[in-house]
Amino acid sequence: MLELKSLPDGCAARRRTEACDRCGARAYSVCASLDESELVRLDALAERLALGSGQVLLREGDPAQHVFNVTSGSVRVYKLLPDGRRQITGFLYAGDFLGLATGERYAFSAEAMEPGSACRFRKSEYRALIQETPALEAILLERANHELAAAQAQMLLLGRKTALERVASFLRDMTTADRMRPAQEGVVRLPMTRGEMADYLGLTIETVSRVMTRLKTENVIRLLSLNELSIERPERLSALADGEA
Amino acid sequence: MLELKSLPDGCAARRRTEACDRCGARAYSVCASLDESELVRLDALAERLALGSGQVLLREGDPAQHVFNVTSGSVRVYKLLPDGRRQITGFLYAGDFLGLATGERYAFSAEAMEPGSACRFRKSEYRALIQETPALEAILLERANHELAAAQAQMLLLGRKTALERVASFLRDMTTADRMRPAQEGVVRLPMTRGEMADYLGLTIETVSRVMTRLKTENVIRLLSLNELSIERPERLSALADGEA
DNA sequence: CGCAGCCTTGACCATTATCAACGCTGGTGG
DNA sequence: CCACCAGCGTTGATAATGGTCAAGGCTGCG
Repeated sequence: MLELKSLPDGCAARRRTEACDRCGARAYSVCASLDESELVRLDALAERLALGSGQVLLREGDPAQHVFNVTSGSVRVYKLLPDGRRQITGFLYAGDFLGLATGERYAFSAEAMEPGSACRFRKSEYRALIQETPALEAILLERANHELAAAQAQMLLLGRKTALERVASFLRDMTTADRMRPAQEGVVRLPMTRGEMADYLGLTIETVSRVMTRLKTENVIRLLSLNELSIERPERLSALADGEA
Repeated sequence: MLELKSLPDGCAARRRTEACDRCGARAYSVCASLDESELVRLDALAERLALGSGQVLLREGDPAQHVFNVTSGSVRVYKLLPDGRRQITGFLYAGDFLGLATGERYAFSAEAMEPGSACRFRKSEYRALIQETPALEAILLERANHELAAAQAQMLLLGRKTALERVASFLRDMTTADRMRPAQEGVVRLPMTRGEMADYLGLTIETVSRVMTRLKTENVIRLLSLNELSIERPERLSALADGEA
């Protein structure tokens, strides 16, 4: 790796891309912001994981020893109440970070929703690398603030939107969520079940199902399969999402 | 300011504390992490604001030109739907930052809830300072991740808790929220109205009122005045907050 | 082909919102 | 100094949204 700089340009570029891919740097758009040696060090810390469907990445209350980066597939992040009620706080896709929050223990659980892969870093090593890499720290700060804005939008949804508005908001947001696997125009892939949608939107399975049926009846959406739909009237969907109808 | 280092120790310490106070550095616990020259530069960028009750600090959609730090009083942060429904996403107290999220425009509005004060920094200058001050960046990243964890807890509350559980959670959290003005043991100050509590908890004023009455009747809390109450049975309150009853 | 898991639909119910009236409190002006 | 008023909070009656319970249908896999 050390002679990387001295290789012909094309080769360096290729090696660079490989390094990005291996540790997930490309997926999380860090690639462009870091120089060669920083990428190599990041890569050296990465431990690759293959994820089965439903596999647990981390559990609320466990000692927070690792930081993850999703490199393919999708992941659900959630919190539970003692009686089993579940709130999914977010879905992660290729490129998303997980477990960055400081603290002794994880404040949430995370499981793969479909087969995929992730990178794992020991938190202590990762933090040391961050210390020495201001560019990485800046990226993480940017990400954290972006997530915070998304969390606020979700609070508005959970606290003040009707069931119809919630589902419409969710479907609208899904058109842009899965950054690494952009479906064709107007087509949305839903890697989660109705139950997961419900637990994300603060509703029950039945209510989600009823609202989907209604949107279908009103020709706002069309179901291609259970997990794929096309948005027939995007402007109408957006109006519903913002409570303008 | 430049000769600060050469002053006798006692004097430097005093000057340091003053600088902390002026720009809010002491309030946000940044004081201890920055060295003298960094504090002086932070202070030089700060513009002090006096806040009247209800005064608007920033409005959703406005160009995001400033970063704020609350130095006294309390602030509500909220998002609105077109028809006026409001979700308060957080309450800020002395020491809290506001407006750090990157982006062209603010994604939320913020208003003072009572007379107080704040510091304002031009975002461009602030970002430049951050770039040169890794310690400051680390603090902000830490804060952002902490806020993110709080936001996830609030999503669980809004999506899955009953009215009783929400109010109990809120009162429990309030015992530790206002860092700069810790009330005496078991006494909670509520700088917000019932309407603001309702908009924070995703309920109506009436429901909040009814639940408070119920908690009062069951001797879990005791109202000292409209804006101050004592928690008589903290363990019971906590059990209710987590849905263990 | 049959079963398991997920989804949909229907009937009924409960929690919380809505609408309405009344009470308290603090500030102001007669 | 007292009375009135405005704003906020409480309480009650009723309504509606979404939850619960139950039954049946689809689909993919063994």
